[in-house]
Amino acid sequence: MARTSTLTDLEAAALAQVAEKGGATSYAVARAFAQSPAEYWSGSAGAVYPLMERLLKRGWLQANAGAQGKRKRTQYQITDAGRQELEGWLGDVAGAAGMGMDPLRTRLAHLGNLPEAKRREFLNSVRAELVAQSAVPAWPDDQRLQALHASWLANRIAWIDQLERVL
Amino acid sequence: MARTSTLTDLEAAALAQVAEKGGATSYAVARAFAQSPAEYWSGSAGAVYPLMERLLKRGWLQANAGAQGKRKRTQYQITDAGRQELEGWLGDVAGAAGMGMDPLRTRLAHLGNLPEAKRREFLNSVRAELVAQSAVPAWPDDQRLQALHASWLANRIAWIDQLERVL
DNA sequence: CACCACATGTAAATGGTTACATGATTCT
DNA sequence: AGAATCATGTAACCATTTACATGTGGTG
Repeated sequence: MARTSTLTDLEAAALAQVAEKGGATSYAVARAFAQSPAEYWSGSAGAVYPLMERLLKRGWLQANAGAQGKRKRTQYQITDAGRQELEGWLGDVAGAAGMGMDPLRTRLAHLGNLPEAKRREFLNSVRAELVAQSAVPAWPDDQRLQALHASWLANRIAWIDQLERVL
Repeated sequence: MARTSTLTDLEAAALAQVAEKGGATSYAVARAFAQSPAEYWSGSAGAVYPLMERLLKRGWLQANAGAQGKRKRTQYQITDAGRQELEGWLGDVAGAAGMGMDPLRTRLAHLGNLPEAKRREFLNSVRAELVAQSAVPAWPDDQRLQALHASWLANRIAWIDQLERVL
């Protein structure tokens, strides 16, 4: 029942955005990525515009080509097939339980290459940076995402505090 | 003082491997990635062989071309410049405090697209999968990495347990 | 009108991926 | 000797990236 998804995570996130807003343009989707505190995706036009076309061609989005004005202005909406695909991706437990790409964890795995003093300093600095991030609401306009992000940060800080024993 | 690194995370991890083992072939580095439980990098030859060449050309690795037998068999070692570069990457606090790419977090952000019942089921399944992973030592041969990985898993499970309040 | 922010793309480069080819070594 | 496995690559493809080009609508 693995139902391994045919969507990249960026595609899935874009699809989810369209679903949640009940329709969006490529620009709106790109802007949302660009403004998110997650630095992993740039939210560049070069990524998003072709991506939306792909989703359209695969039948997961439909285009209400609202040619308002003279320039093309494509409003996308999710289709039933798209919703199904999205649910498949959301429910992909194996994918969700994967390790992903964690810049802190990757560094911790190789921290032995740093002298003891620098190791401590590094951990202290990262911890301080995370605390600083906690002080600034990342999504002032979305309470759920804000709460999720806050809990992620808090958990990360807790991890660092526990690490002393491991290192 | 940001010292933003010129290394990709894969390059840095490869460099660190060479440093820790006191020298390695491209094959050894690739195999290490392939065997790691982190699924994010495939550890494919197509990634690693060219990568090692890049690091060599930039002066961060040196090649002891032990032409043993008839086929090329290149043993790489880290240079002083490479060590410095690696330390720069390791100490990059801004990078380490970033969000990276977390397949669970990405899904949680869009879990509203799933009906309530499926949401619970999803969380339960992911939690169970993480618990299952905890039972199998991921690095039987490296106690430090094993401990780090175990603490990562434990922390992740704790996060899921706390999420009930957020969702 | 001039300018600037908003919006819609395209082009070239990058750093990965999978799949393939093939040489060398070890096992039966 | 033949087969399996270890090892070293290369080729084609892919989803991104950065940088650029350009149209459009509102504001001084």
